[in-house]
Amino acid sequence: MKSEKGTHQTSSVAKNDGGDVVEGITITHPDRELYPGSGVTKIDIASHYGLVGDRMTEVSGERPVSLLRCPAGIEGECFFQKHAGKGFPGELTRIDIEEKNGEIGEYLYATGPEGYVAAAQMGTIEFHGWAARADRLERPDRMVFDLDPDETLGFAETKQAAFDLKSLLLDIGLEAYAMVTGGKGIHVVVPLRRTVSWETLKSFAKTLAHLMADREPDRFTATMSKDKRKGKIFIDWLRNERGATAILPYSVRARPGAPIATPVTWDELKNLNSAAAFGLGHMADRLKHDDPALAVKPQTLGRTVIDRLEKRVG
DNA sequence: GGCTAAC
DNA sequence: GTTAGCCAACGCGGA
DNA sequence: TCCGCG
Ligand SMILES: [Mn+2]
Ligand SMILES: [Mn+2]
Repeated sequence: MKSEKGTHQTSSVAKNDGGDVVEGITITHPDRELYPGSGVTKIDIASHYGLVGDRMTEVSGERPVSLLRCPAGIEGECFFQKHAGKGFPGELTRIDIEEKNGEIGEYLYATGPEGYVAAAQMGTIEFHGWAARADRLERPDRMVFDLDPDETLGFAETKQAAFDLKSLLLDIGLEAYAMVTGGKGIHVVVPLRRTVSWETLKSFAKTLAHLMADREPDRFTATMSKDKRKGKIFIDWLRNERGATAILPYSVRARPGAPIATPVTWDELKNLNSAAAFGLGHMADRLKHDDPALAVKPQTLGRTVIDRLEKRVG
């Protein structure tokens, strides 16, 4: 998306001495091209997060995040950051989290648009979130299956996998929504009531992924190793672990064209021909409609559902 | 992008 | 004054 | 136990 100054079809951009101001945050080097070729600039990214920030907050809530930062653009050095560290803007809230090794790490989460915009000023492009919210870190609130197609496969096969997974989930009593990730994959997500442990969630997701793979070993695999994935779709269930993250809805991706991870209705998905179908210019319109991610209510990963899965495993 | 430690 | 380094990390599963 | 992986 080209950024003719002042024509962003995004949130309002004001001016001050240091640069442009979005959501009260000064964006330095607003015209720096972060995406050489497609002409997407830093102010485009910051304005995007100003625009979708409320929706992100509605959909994801206050969830610890890892940031993918590319201060010099996507062709420069990019790095992940999950700890707060010095000099990180106060618009992002800090929370102490005990890590597996027993140490305490200071993590970050956004409480509103300013958080996302402030991170964008720091060169953040992508936001990856935990499967739990900050106020109850030991009770995950979603289950995600990350469908990763081998590069020989097309989007049609990935879509079919998403629909098949959706059916299996419905069959055991769970409703899911879909999100195209902006890369090649699709996330199939089940919002959860916060009743179960990480252990229960992980084992459920693992069992279900292996059930899919056992039923159709030519199409699916539930193991990560590269050479078992040839020509297949890897059903990545490992996102359902304490500390693991998945790309957040409405995060921009640090890939050519600045695609955006976008929740879609199952009906919409039928007619899509790419997981990178959405970009900065699509968001204003999408925000006018109900969010597909919010249309699915949190469900209980309880005995009924677990028993039904066990029964199908045999 | 911004902080810190080292020249 | 300038610069180079830092900025995630953990469990899976194959070998 | 080590390594590649996300
Ligand atoms: Mn993926
Ligand atoms: Mn994956």
